[in-house]
This record gives sequence, C-alpha cells and structure tokens, in this order.
Amino acid sequence: MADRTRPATIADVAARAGVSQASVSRVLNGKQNVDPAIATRVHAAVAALGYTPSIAARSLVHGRNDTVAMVVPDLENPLFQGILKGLSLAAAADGYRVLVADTAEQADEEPAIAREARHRCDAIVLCAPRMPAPQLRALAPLLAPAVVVNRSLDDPAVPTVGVDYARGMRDLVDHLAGLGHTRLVYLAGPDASSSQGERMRGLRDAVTAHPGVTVDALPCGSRLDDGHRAADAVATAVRAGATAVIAFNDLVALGLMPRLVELGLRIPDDVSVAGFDDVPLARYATPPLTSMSVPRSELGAQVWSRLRALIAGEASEHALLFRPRLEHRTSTAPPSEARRTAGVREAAAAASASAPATATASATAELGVGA
Amino acid sequence: MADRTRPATIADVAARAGVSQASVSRVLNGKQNVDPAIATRVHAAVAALGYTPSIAARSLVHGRNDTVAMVVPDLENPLFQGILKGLSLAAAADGYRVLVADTAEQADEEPAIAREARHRCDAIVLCAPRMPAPQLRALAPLLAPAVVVNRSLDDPAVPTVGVDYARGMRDLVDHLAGLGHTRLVYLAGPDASSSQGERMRGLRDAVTAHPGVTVDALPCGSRLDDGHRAADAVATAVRAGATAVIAFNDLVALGLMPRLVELGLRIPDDVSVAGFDDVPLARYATPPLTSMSVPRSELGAQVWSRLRALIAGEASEHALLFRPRLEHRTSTAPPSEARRTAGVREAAAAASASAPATATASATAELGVGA
DNA sequence: CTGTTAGCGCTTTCAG
DNA sequence: CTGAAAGCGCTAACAG
Repeated sequence: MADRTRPATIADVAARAGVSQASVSRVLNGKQNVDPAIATRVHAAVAALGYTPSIAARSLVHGRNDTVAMVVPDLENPLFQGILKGLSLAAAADGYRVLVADTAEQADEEPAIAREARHRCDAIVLCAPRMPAPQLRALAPLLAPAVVVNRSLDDPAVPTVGVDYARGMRDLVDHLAGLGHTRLVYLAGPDASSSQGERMRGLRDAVTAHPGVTVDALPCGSRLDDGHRAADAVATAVRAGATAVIAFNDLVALGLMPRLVELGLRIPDDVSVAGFDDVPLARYATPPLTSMSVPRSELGAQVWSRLRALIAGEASEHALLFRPRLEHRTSTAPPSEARRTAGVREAAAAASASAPATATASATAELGVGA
Repeated sequence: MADRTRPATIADVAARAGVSQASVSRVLNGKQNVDPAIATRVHAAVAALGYTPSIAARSLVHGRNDTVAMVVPDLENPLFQGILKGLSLAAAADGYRVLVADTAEQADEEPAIAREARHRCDAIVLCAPRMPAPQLRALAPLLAPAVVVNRSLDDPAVPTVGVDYARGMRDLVDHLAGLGHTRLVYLAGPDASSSQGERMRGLRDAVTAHPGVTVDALPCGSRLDDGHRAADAVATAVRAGATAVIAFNDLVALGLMPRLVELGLRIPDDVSVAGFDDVPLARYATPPLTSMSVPRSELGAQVWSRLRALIAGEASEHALLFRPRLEHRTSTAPPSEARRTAGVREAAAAASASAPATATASATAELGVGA
C-alpha cells in the first residue's frame, strides 16, 4: 500500500485526494469550512498513505515546536524528579513535551547548556540552585520565555516558583523548640546552593525568635553520603549537649540516622533528627523521619502554568512560593529529661565508646542573632 | 547593535558580511575550503548580530533534529531515573538531547504516546515493562530506530538492553539457601510487568536446583506502599515457618521492613529480607538491605551506544543483558537455629501478638518445579 | 469554499 | 573558491 521508502508528504496526500495542499492542510487543521466531500477524500488519502505531518516543517513555519526544556543539576535528586514529573505531566496535557538537560552538577557549564537547550525549544525551565545569583539574573532574561524554579530571582519579567525554605526552617525550629530542644545542630548543604542560604536565613530568624535556642551549623552536603559522613561530627555535638539535628534535606537525614545509631545514639531518645523535602521514603525510615513537606509535583505543575502563559504572550505572573508543611513523625520528640537539664548525659557515655573523639569545632559555626 | 525584534537569520549575516548565504553556511559548517578573508568577515557578522542557526530550519533540511525520545512509565522510579540519567549524559556527549514522555502508568496510552514522541525525534527508547509482549513486538519495529530497555524482545532488528532478572533471582535464592533458608516468601510485582515474569522464572529455576527449598509467591506490587501493605501477610507466613522474604524490588523491601518491625519481627533474626535493584538508599536502610545490584546508569549508556549506531545506519547489535550482582548486607543472615529446626518459633509468638491472624493463604501460590 | 503563491531558514547542488 | 537557485514540508495570505 504505502510506499515505505519515503515518508508521505502533504503533496502526496493532495495528489492522491485530487485536491490542493492547502485543502489538505485545512482539513487536517480543522480550519475554515471545508466541503465535507473533500474532507472525506483527504482523510481517506491520509489513511491510505499513513501520512503524518512533519514536525520539523511545521516548526519552521510556526516558529515553535511545542517543546520546553528543563535544565536540572541532577536527575537523581528526588526533589528535581518530582518537579520534572509534575511539569512533564502538566505540559503533556497541553500537547507539550519536555526536553531534559542534566548538567551533571557542572555549574559552570549551565549557562551554555541552558542556551543550547532553550534554542531547541519554545521556552525553558531553569533549575539551577548552584548558579550565582548575578549570573542567573543576567542569564534568565536572555532565555525568555523562562521560569525559574526552586529559588527566587528579583526580576518581574521572569516568573518564579519556589519553596519558602526560610519559613520552613523557621517552622521546623519552632517545632523542635516547642518540644523543648534548645541546642540544635544544622547539617548545612552546599555553600553555593541558594536554598542553603535561605535555610540559614530561616535559622537565624528562628534563633532570634527563640532566645534560649542555639543552632550550630556543620558543613555537610546534600546527599546520602554527606549525611552519613557527618554522623561523627553530630555525635560529638550531641556529647557536647546538642539534642536535635536538622539535616539539609531528607537524603542527608536518611544517610545520617543509621550511622548515628551505629555510634550508639538512640533516635529520638538521645537525639531528634529532622529532614526537609519529605521524600516518599521519609515515612518508612527507621524511625519515621520528621520532615518539611514540599509539593514537588505541584511545583512542576505551577511551573507549567506560568510557562504556558508566557508562551501565549501573557504578562508574567507574580512569584509563587510554597510554604513547607511539617510532617511530624517519630524521629523528633522531646529531649529526655536527663539530657534536658543536665550537662552530662548517659547517652553521651554510650556514644563516646564507639565514636572518635575528633573535635570538629573548627568547622562549626554558631548562629548569632546577627550572624 | 543587534536588532532585538527578530532573531538574525543567515541572510542577515550574509548581507552584513557582504557574501552569499552559501558562504556563510560553509564557514559555519567548516565545509570545503573557504577564503580566510571571507571566514573572518562571516565570523565578525555572526558575532555582531548574535546569530544562531535555526534548529527548525536545519532539522527540516537534514531530516533529523538530534533529539531522541524516551518513554517511561513513571519518572519517580529510581531504576528508570538511573537509566534516563545514563542515557541523557551519554547522548549529550554526542550532541543529542533526550525528550521524556512519562506515560503515568497508562499502559494503554503507551503506543500512542510512543508514536507521538518518536515522531518528534530521530529515535526512541522504549521502557514499557507493562506492555504486552505481542503489542511491543508489533510496535517497536514501527518506531525504528528504537531500542527496548529493561526487557527482552525477540526481534533482531530491535536492540535490547536489559537485566537478567531470572538469573538475579536465581543468584539471590542461592544466597539465601546458602545461608540455610528453606522456606522463602516472594512479594510479587505487577502481573503485567515483564520483569515480574522473569523473576518468577528465576525463582522456579532456583526451586528446582534446591530441592529442599520452597518459595511462596504473595501478590504485592512495585512500590513503597505495596511493600508496607504486604507486611501482615509476610508476618503470617513467617509465623507459618517462612524465614526469608524476597521483595520484588528495593522499594517494596524498604516499605516492608519498618512494618515488619512494628509487627514484632526482628530483621534478620526472625526473618531475612532481600530487595532488588540496589537503590542508593538500600545501604542506609535499617538494617542495611541485601539487594541485587543493577547498573542503572550503565544501562542508559549502553542504550545510547545502540541507538547511536542505529541512527548512523549501522546494523543492530546483539542483545545485551546485565547480570545483577549480589550486595550482601545485614538484612539477610542465617535463620536462627530455633527457627531453622523447629516447627514452632519463639519469634512467631511475639509476632502474633500484634499481627492480625488473617490468613492470606488463598492468595498464596507455592512454586512447584513445573509451575 | 478552494487553489495558487509565497515564504519559514537553512543546506546543497550546480554553474561560473 | 563562490554565488545563484532549488528545494526540505508545511501554512497562510490572497485571489478566484
């Protein structure tokens, strides 16, 4: 039937149906009023030839290709995955597809990758937590239509969909303080990460609001391994009187907890642990991990909503910020009375048995009110 | 300088450089020998105009757009993510980008989604574990160039990159049998999943090879929740004498373990638990989860290697199958002597205290030699 | 209502 | 070695 050597073109269909290409185009795009008889013949020809319009040709004419790009630093991060999924599904509902560009954490390559990806698509979603703010501020407008996700940007022309990390941290500290914790440890994320900065801000606000509470920041990272490696330092801090740990995110918390247990600490009896992001596994951790829930998919969906508006030529909407929600689980509880009141703890003794005594105080930074 | 209203075209560059479009094209594509003087002027014009070739126009002429599609049933599955990441990175190294098409588990929509995605790209990667084999066998060739990942397909024209799930299961049972376990429980994945079928095959082989060993298959699923929900049934089986559980994958195992502990069972003292895939979190689970490691990124990289060959017009390579590697961790250990020899167990009593006595025997299927 | 005619921006013969 | 011209496949005026 159909000639399998060369994909059928609109000309083939027109010839076969005995009409002009314009008519075929009209029929296929439901334009104007077309004689039903012609429509029938066109459809028949299309079916017989197995014709499908060339995306490339159509893109050239229309100047768009119904595809949007999303650059992500790491496809394996649950947060970015969720955003991508939400975006992908929402965009698909409008006939758009998503092109992914994993920058493999190469922050310096991001601008180039973003431009290239944008060039192939009608719009772009920037997820670049590590990119210096000035650089992002300069880059984003050049990529328009673009929306920035997971961080803020002071440019009304570039919509933003983010998470109020500062507020989330503040709420988390409120939670811990409410339980009676006064000496907290924070396992910090990558210095370059924008959300890390926002978290620190939230922490400072919290410390100001809770005069009796202190938070020591320990350098850590954003992944499972980082959390695992930070366990010794945390144990040391606990021995020195800390009763709760806030991890940069759930991955860090999840990597941290088992090692803490290995070091002889009980969670939450000896130390409470909280994460951030509320990844699916958090509720199934041992013990179930208290976390600040972030609506990953919804972030992606909202990104699409803004991107679509931009593509349609509408003015950019207001910045959107989701407030994380506390998911209180077993990993956080009031400090034991002994730990709460005394300077010396039973648990500390247990911990010191297996934990190295290496002091990491030099890397520690206590958050002052104005710090 | 550059006119910001309309993107510069090759004609603009040609005019500005005072040469023909053909020359511009030649310079930009490094074709033939071009007069250095002309090249210089072209480059200057390009820079001045901020010119970038139109991807759409180029695609129309070349008949390709340096993009490949990948359809996945669920972007949140760690296995698929890993494959996507590996593919994305490998493809990027050759100047290709990846378009993702999440089918949101709508197996019946897959063919349509796949065709649509393929139509926008030069090739496609099919990850469709739930699609009936006959349907896939019929579809894949129509999508060529295409490669199927994570399952096999009996078509020499369609390359395949998969995981030897049967062998993995076999090896896992060997491991468990070697530890002394004889009564195993298998938490089965979705019936429609091809890898579920392969796992069952491996299980049957194993049972045949180990005369004293039996495996009871319990319907379960492929996600955290599924594992969590299956805990009661597992506890019942343990009370009835089972000493080890093999989960369809790590997600299931990770969801299962905490609930098992809640029900009063100790892992691995009362019951050993093993997963499959070796997701990053497995090693940080409580207890660390024994799993069959699958090279996720490598799968993606190999997929790209095959796809690239196909795009280049080379003959399709032989099917590739990775053999999972055992990662023996704490969650599997020899059964306690008491459990191993006696028909009655101490742990069972503990378990029965909190676990409902509901029998799930009706949903159970023991694997016979020829089953 | 339908056919004709220009392009969309780029590459590529084919002359010169 | 370079320019002119012919498309790639499709859509969108513009006439009829």
